[in-house]
Amino acid sequence: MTPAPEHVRSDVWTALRECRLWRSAADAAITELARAARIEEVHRGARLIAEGEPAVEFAVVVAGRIRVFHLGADGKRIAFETLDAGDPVAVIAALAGGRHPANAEAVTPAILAWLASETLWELIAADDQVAREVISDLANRVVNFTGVVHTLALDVPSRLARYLFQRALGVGQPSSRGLEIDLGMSKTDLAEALGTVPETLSRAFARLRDEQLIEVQGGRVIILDVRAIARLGSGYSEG
Amino acid sequence: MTPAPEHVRSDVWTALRECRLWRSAADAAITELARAARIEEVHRGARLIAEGEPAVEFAVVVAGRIRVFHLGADGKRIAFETLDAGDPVAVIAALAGGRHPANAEAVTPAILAWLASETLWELIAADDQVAREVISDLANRVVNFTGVVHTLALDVPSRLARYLFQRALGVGQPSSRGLEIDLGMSKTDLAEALGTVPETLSRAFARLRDEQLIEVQGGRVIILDVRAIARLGSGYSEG
DNA sequence: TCCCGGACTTGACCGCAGTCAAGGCACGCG
DNA sequence: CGCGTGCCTTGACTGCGGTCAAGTCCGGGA
Repeated sequence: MTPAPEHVRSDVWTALRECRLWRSAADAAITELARAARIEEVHRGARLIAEGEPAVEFAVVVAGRIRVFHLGADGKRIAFETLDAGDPVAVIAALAGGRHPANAEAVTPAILAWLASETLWELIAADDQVAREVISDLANRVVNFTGVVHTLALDVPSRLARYLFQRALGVGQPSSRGLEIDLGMSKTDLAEALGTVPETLSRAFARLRDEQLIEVQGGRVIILDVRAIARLGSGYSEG
Repeated sequence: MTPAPEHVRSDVWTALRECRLWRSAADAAITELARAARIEEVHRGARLIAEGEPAVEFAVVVAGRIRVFHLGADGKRIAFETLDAGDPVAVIAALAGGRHPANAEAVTPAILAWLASETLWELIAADDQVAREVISDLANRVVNFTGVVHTLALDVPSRLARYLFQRALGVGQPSSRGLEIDLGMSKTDLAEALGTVPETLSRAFARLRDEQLIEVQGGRVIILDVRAIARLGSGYSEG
């Protein structure tokens, strides 16, 4: 990749360059974005976006990890997505033109590059290819949401199986007993990501273990019966 | 509105003209679409799209009503949306380029105008304003999906209250006792739309009635306490 | 007028999962 | 070495909601 020009922060430039919304944009346009961006550094736990606020800006994650979630009336959380460097934040509200539909907070110390919503529309208008990338991204988000809805309709062991299977597709390592994976987060965090609580997740692990489908050793899981896990995670038959 | 040219079906032309994805397209472009479209007439109950099929076409509803839903492993349905004349069908898969993420079936006899997925991309490339409309539509779909996820996290009486409130915003008529609305579908259908079954919906109606929040007379409901219904439907403070 | 079928309601039952409470286990610090 | 603090697990309880079964109401047809 082209290095950042000297007069902009290189971490900001790199994150913007990697953002999937405008892969096809020229380096000069990225530099312009980097110059226009308002850089914000936040501590762990900072609330970046509150549901219902009018959306006038969106951001790109420069460093750290952001979690996007919905807050139920009783304070219960529903996790939507986890964002890392290069991922766009709050772009939906920017494009839909209304209020933020969800909350975002930093789960690690983080740096964000904020841009005016209108900036994104200008990029789209200026470059057909960017329009295409934005449309693809949005369409894929909708597809992912249908998956989220699907998942929420399953019971917890099935949701867990689904997670294990999809994670195995990514980081699965064949081992002597089966396919070995690392959970990638604490079980408490996984419980939240699956829309449940640690106690129930623990029982779900126990049940899959009792049925000889998996073995659990701390944060590592060996999938003994991949077919059964895939089936439990509800007919995920695609590649 | 400009009438349809004589050499294309006027119902098809009208439905295409009203499609929200390309409001700004020229009449000539609509005529071209109408000519290119493959017209399909289906009976009530026909399955139009099956989840997992490769997406090579999308459609616009010319007449009738289409229901889009997800099918759980056990055959349980999750309703996503209901489409009428002028609404686009399966546009997500066309733009995401993969397989259909949901099923669609006709709930009444229906007529559809099918177009190649590539046709939509051509329209987008040819007209910046169309790109803008498509992006807005997609962004709003994502926002709506966050609402669906939110709703599924509520208990059934709250989901019902949410539906009643939103419907009241649309077709509510002030009456002597309160705001009167027509459910717009059978209670069995409403149960499915709310992700539950008739028995549970019936109990939810009974509970709201017992709490003096509504009165029910067949397919008509009088909302006695709009504030309470709005609050139950979970702090819907907008518009 | 009688009968039938479909929509809706009500009651009884039960399983899943969230909550509360009580432990077990590992790690780090004094 | 002992203790505290998270993280995880297990048990007991409860409430929501889906299922099964029965019963009511209403409109259409013979």
